[in-house]
Amino acid sequence: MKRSRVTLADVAAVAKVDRAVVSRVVNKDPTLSIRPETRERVLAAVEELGYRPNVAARSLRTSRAHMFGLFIPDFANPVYAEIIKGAEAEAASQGYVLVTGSASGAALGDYMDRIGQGRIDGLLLAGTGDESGLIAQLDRSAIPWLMLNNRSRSVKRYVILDDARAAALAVEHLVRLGHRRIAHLAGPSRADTATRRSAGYSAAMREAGLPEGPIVAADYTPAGGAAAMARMLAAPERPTAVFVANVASAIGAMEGVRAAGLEIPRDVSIVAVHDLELAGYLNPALTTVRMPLGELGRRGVALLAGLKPDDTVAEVLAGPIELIQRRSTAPPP
Amino acid sequence: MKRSRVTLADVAAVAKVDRAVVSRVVNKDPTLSIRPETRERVLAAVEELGYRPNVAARSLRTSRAHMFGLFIPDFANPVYAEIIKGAEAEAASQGYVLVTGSASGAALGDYMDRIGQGRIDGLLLAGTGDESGLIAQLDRSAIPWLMLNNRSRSVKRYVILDDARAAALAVEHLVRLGHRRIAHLAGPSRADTATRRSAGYSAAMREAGLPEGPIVAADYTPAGGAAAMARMLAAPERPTAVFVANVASAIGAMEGVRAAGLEIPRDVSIVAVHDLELAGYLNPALTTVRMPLGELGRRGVALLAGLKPDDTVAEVLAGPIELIQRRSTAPPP
DNA sequence: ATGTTCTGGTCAATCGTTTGAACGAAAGAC
DNA sequence: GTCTTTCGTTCAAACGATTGACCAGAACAT
Repeated sequence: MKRSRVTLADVAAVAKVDRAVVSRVVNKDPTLSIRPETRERVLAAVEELGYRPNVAARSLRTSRAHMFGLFIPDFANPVYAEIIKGAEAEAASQGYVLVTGSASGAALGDYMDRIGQGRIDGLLLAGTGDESGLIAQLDRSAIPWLMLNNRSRSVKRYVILDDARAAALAVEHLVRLGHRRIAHLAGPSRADTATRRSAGYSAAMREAGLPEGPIVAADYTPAGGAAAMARMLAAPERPTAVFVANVASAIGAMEGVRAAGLEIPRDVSIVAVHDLELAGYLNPALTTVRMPLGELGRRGVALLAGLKPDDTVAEVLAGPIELIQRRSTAPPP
Repeated sequence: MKRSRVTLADVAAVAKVDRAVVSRVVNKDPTLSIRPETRERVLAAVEELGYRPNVAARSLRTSRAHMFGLFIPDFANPVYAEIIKGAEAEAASQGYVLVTGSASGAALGDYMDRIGQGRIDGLLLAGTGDESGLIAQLDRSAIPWLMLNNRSRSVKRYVILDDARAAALAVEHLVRLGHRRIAHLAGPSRADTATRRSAGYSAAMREAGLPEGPIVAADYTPAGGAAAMARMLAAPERPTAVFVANVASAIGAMEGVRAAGLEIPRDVSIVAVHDLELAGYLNPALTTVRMPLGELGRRGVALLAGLKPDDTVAEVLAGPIELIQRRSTAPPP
């Protein structure tokens, strides 16, 4: 039984009050003074008719949509799943709906056009951003936005994690095991996280008094990791351990090690950034650095909720970063 | 420079025409007859001011939001990533925005309340549905909806894949390799896909004249798969091959085999449903059955776009289902 | 008795777009 | 020259909710 939609007026008629009263009751307007008996009548009518406010009308009037957008480059990357979950939870607790979309580059602009004006109250951009064009578009659109895990060259509007510290944790772990030739399988140079992790690697190596091993960049994908590892192992002086910038590329990197006829961790130790359930089930189980990705999503939404279009935000999220030791790291041969 | 929002009236003023003309030009109304010169003037004004229609006003008037919803149980399951991608692409090509949310059980109802009335034009429900309550809610809400990869007991509104055929492909592959004791690591019994794959397994075994090996159910997660495999290998008559209902549980199942001191594929062959890039990078690389998940998402949106609230849909998507042979299957010992 | 404050509401304008209807001017029919 | 069409455009009424302003009656103070 599909009843035609119920409006404020319908409820008002049943409850025998003005629409205004219904609206104020539904929204718990504190300035409303009302007899308890009347309020009951209104709530009963709402219940009886199954009234749900029409979002379009409401947001036309209030110019707030109670919806946030989140863009990620690719749903297939499970790292984003955690960010999404955190963001969704926080949005829900603030009464917002989160719309997550995947798009990058030019497609982002199209997406924004389809989103249109007034549909979302704020935007989160996660992941590698080829943003130049989009940011200009956003700045004219009067909606607050924020980059997640990524910084914009032009504007201070971001929340990031302490990637340098994550890298240090990984490198220190390898050093403690006795490794001295520690290579770095970095992320794509356009990704801000990659730069920060590489910087962290360099700093930690310097700190330990070790020379930087070979550094090879790769996309955050298994295929990228495999190819990069192949190149890395072809070099004359083979590393005994590799710090991989991302778990997805690490999965490929592990295959790259096997393809070279070597064994993990006997010949080469591997440690990667980002923990996933999956990491524990790889063969061998992958040692990782866990980052508070869910918290990142949460915090992004929380900030967005209180952000003015012109505010600046530059936050390094202080959350637990810890090494999860599994079986892919061991002392050098 | 954040300009306050631009409305039709602003554009109309600049172009020196009525708002109605601007609206009709923007929407390419075919009933409008207009001097080319005037149209030019309007388009120029739109461009100059950067006008974007206000979605709230538009959908209040037209009662269409140009937005679809898609619910999945969990973003962490990469199988859904493909469905989302397909659905998003199709939605985009029809000028719709897709809002993907994860929620299950009671949370789904809350989510629907936050979505409100009039925000979305249709809803796709993917994955294991504990839906009883939600479906009642949906049926009163006058919005068309559809289940993806999953059937509802009560209403004929679904698109599914040919899971029986996928199971048959997997089993036939094992039979061809010479296996006779083929076990089945099934999905959770509440999942419709699990039931269909199990049925396909049984039929294929009967077809091959083989007795059904042990059947153990597990959640579609690595942890579930590992536990189930442990139980399965504890049985007296060990299978030489296992057909796993889902790639996520297969990852755990592989670890379960190793934990039992056995080797894949020497002692046990493994084949699972759903291909992922990841599967090729496991150790050993996992043999899978590829299903057209992207197509499923695509088709779901396409159907939704032309669906009336009361239409019924019951479609088994005919798409390419193929076995991807890798290294986790081999002849029995 | 008169003025003031409070209680419990009602009125009506407004948000920005869409769209059926109307309308003045020009063109064509007879 | 008048009548009907057609063209190009304008008018104005919705859509459904929000919210500042207003108001009738009761209660209270002086």
